Amino acid sequence: MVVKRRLKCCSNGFDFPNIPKAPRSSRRKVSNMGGGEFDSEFSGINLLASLVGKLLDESESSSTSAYDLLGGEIKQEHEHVYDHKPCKSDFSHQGSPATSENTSETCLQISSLENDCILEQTPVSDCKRVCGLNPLVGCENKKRDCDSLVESGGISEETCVLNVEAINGLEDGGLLPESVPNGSVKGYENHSKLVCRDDDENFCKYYTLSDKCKSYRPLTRVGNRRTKMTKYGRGVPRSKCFEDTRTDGCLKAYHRKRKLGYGYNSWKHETLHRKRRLSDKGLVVNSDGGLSSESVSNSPEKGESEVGVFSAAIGLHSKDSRVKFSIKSLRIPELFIEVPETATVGSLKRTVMEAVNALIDDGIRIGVLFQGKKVRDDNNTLSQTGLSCRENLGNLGFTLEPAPEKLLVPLCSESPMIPMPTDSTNFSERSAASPALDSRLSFRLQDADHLISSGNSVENKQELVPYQSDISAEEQHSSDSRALVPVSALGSEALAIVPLNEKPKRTEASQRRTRRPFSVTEVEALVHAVEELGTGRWRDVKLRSFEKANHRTYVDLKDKWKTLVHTASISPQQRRGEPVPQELLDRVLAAHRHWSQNQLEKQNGKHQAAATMVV
DNA sequence: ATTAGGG
DNA sequence: CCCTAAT
Repeated sequence: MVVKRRLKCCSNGFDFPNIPKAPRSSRRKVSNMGGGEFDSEFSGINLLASLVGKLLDESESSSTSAYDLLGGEIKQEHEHVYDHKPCKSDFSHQGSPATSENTSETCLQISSLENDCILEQTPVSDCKRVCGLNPLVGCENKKRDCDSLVESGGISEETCVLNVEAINGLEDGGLLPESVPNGSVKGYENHSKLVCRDDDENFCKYYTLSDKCKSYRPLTRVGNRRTKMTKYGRGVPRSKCFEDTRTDGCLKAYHRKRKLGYGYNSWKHETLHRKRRLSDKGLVVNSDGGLSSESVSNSPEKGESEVGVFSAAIGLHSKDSRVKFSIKSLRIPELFIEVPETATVGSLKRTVMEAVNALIDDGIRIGVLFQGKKVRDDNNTLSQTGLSCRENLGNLGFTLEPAPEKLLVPLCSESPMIPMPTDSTNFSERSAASPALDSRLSFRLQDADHLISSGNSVENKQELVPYQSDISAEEQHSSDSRALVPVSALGSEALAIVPLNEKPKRTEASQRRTRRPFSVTEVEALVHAVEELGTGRWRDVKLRSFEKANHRTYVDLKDKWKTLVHTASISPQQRRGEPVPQELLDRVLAAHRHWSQNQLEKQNGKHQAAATMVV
């Protein structure tokens, strides 16, 4: 699959080895966007410059500057413009000790990826599909993907540009993670941060890698889940839950990350942190109760919301004439990235890569705008849509949009209460943060749907609806039901169109459970039970020793035993978390030996019995 | 619904 | 802790 291949290519530290940089003109173009208003001291520039300087210091031999690395222009934004930006938390206003050099972070806003890609297609839907992911992920394979579409000589140079905007910096105390309780920031040094937000800004998702896992969900959901647990069982099977592409995407990104080698039980390092926007003022409540301020204001972006610089060559009048598109740039949903000053170039690369990957995994789709209106019917041909002559093509635009979430907004938009820890363990989990990992990522989607291409308003009889930045119920319905159209109704041509949302992904409601480490007491009980019952009767173990512990399923117990056995067999130095008394571990090993021996004998017995039967 | 094992 | 396959 295309995406996979790309990710693989890029997995080595976001290397785009063969990507020619964009021509200066191209880079500058974006940088000039609104840049003229800011003519004072460019603190943001300075910040980034210092970052670049440090980065270069770290790798003197490298001839690559961060500038080249990002292939983009640094856009200075006056401080007040982003005074309300989500990158900055309230903590910085509260005079928290965030001014330490170590905690200063650079927040980069990546607002667009540029590329040149010529498409030559006919049906609107095909066009969408081809554009799909290519502009997002590097360009080393873009040519391959577009080759069949590229007009000979149509493109002289391949480009891939990240336009980077320096948003905020040290000057006011650095940027703090939103979720740091008590203003403590020590554990967050040298971390990258990435926040992702839905286009409707209802949610912020905040992904970190640490030893904690928190997911915020309305209590009603928790209740539901609980009530659906059977006496010994686990929750509702995932497959029965609502699906959330975005979450899944982010999780996937982490799976990749984890595979880089965090060792045994690496899931322990995963944290998924979800924040809920509380008001239009941008208050965000973290699951630990912390507040941070975010802004909903996107005024700066609104003005320059042109999606795709777009040029089109005509097709003609005959039936099979081709329509050629050259997409100069596709604006991606904003990416906000924070990295510490001391970040290496490599980590910066990886951070951006993670952001882009997460963006893709979340499910991105392409929207087509024609004369400022969203073209909703994917099955119409271009000519049917009125896109067959030069003038009209000039009014065509593409948008990158987050994949629509299904059915979960109503579930979570009610009950804007401040989440309370479900038990005391949560706090201790949090405070026991292990800063083991050096990279925290998240990204935010913002206003992905607000991009409109300009054009004169020509009336069109085709199925165009006013373009709104909301994902209406109608659209959801239509897109969902479209997936249900019987094959026979689609026709052979349509069959070639791969639905973008073919594989349903994980949902909001099916968030990973919060981690609840076993106490020594619990371990004791578990060991005792296993000693008596053996390792193959987890239901009985649950019944015997964890009857009232509703949050411990027999699977949990089995898993815990697994880790106990592992823990017992490694050196004490390698153990983590609350230490388990050696005495218990010894019993674990003993019981493990005993019961596995037992199992062997059983099997042997069976085999022997079978053998004798045969004989 | 449980169990077993990989991720 | 999650996911799945196999009972």
